[in-house]
Amino acid sequence: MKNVTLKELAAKLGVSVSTVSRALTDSYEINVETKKRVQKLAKELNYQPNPFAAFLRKHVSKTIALIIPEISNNFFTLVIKGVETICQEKDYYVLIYETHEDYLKEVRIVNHLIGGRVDGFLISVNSGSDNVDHLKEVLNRDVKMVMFDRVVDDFNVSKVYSNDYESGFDGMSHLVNRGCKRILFLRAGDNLSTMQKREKAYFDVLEKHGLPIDHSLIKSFVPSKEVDLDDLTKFILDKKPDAIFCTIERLAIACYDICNNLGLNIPNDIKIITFSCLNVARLLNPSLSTISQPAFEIGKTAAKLLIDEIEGKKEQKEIVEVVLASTINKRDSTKRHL
Amino acid sequence: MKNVTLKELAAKLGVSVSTVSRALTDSYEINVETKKRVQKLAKELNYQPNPFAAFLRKHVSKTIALIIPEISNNFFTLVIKGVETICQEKDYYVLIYETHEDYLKEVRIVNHLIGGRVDGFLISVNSGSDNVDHLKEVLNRDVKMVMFDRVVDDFNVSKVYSNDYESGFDGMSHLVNRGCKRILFLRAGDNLSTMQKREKAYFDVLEKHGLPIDHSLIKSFVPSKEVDLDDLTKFILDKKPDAIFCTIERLAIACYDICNNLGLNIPNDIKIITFSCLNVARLLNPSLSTISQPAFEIGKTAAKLLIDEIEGKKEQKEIVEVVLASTINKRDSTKRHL
DNA sequence: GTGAAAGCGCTAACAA
DNA sequence: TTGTTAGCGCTTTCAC
Repeated sequence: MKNVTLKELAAKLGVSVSTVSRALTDSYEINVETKKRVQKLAKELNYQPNPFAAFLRKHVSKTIALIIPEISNNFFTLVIKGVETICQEKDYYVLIYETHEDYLKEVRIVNHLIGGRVDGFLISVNSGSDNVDHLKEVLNRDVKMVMFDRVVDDFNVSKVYSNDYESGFDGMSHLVNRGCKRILFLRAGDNLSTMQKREKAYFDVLEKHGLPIDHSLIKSFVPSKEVDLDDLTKFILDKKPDAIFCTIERLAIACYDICNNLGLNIPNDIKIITFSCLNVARLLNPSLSTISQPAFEIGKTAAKLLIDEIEGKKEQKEIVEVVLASTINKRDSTKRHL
Repeated sequence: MKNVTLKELAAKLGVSVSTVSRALTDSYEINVETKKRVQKLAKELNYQPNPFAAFLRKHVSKTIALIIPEISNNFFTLVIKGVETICQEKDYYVLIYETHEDYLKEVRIVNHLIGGRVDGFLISVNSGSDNVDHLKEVLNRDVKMVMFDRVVDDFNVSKVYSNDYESGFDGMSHLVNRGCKRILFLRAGDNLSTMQKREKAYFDVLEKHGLPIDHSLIKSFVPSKEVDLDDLTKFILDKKPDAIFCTIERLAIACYDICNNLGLNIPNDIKIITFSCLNVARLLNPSLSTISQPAFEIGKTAAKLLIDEIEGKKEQKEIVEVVLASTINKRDSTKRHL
């Protein structure tokens, strides 16, 4: 069976297509009786308007896209939840696109979207490249954009992110206050705005406490890629740190596995803290100290900003930057002595 | 700036719209020179075809939907990954919809989809209701459907799921072999196909080993809803089990928290095993024994089946049921004595 | 209060 | 090889 169309409804009812259309949008100019008849039949046949046709006329799809590096990541999972919460309220549909940290994939997705598939999109940029020409192109089009978490500086759009510098500073200070002096800094995605702030915090805390700054204690990883355990094991054995500051959860997990393999006790031999939204962090062995970003709130806020912009008047286009605070959870992995 | 259209390209080049259209689809009947000119300008202006308009003509959107109960669940996260892997290959777009276990939401989503937004969809049904009229309706439409994991019996569509009975049986046998006699069974979503199989396995193992069957040791929960810790704590204190068989990860997490609160040692006082795709299960305190469903494979297989059906001839519509095996990971939470 | 008709951007059958 | 035209399903202006 073909899907039911307005035309079919009209034929069956002996009225015109436009009457049916108006009746279904509950237009005031339609006779109550007609309206009832139309709505009754529409319900019976389970008429569903074709969103493509509607879009073509109205140029409004009531759909937004969410572009993220990867979905299997607690942070982004929570962001999605936040976005969906708002979109449910406002009656928008959400399309989720994954870039897998691939610059070219991001370009393709963004280009596809400016074709007019969505009214706007939220993006957390990939770590594959600094090139943002594809995003600049968006500014010229009818598609709205809001950036979150991994944002691009000097870009004239609204942004939502967390206080990476401050929370990184707190996390590092916590380690130093616990007596750590030789702290590894494991980065992921060197060119990301978030990463650079976390790194600055690392150096600033060391400096503030008069601790030696050793650039060889820093190691870079590719986000959303499997961690090379052998390589990291060698690095740890070589550097003999008393603590590790991880910028993403995956690195902390790898460190746990490695410490288990090496028979290193956390926190006695080595302390670990990480940026992470892992909800079972408290149940790990030992419980993991985390800096948790307000992912759910970030999603909600970004979605709100985007929808406001989509529905708002163009002239009042107002660029906003919202910074939300992370929470630091001090647990056993950074205890003084267990 | 408005988005670039075929018409604009045609005007700029002094050719007709259809020529441009054909040149861009690389039609053989277009002069090579013209083709080059068109493609050059299209690239310069970053022309992106409007997918809505294309769909309206072709009735093919190269898009499928994925309907799941919730996204923040490791199982579904992996399913998504599998689906995306296939869709990337075959050049399909994926739309993700969450039902949050809400029957009405599922009805709304399905109805929306049969309007023609997608070529087909994958669904893991919600636990809110046994009513499947909205799904029956799909069979009459031009939209294809494949069910996965939580499937509906006696429904004439392809299905992909895991061997819940067998793996449940193995999990339960493992507990019994470890000497457990008083085993709680924590269910989630009573009317789900998966749950019923897991429950049958529970009873069959008890029976096989001549252990007493006590229906009061079974407790139901609502999936994807916060677990009521007080309630579950009372239940555990009341029943004094020597093991808990959890049908979903969330319940196992709750049990860990409760045991910690009560000072019960896992596995000495109480053993725990659960269905779960949690990737840090091995790092928990104690490491958690799991039955892991092949989520990634399920997603891949389901997506393949769906796309085959979409692209295949109608006459050969072939209904398939694929059953994939789960893996059992025996860890410290079910050790004989730690 | 209702209908006729135009047009959104694209594809494809038919003409030239 | 290229142009003309109709039409996908819907909304909306204009006419009655």
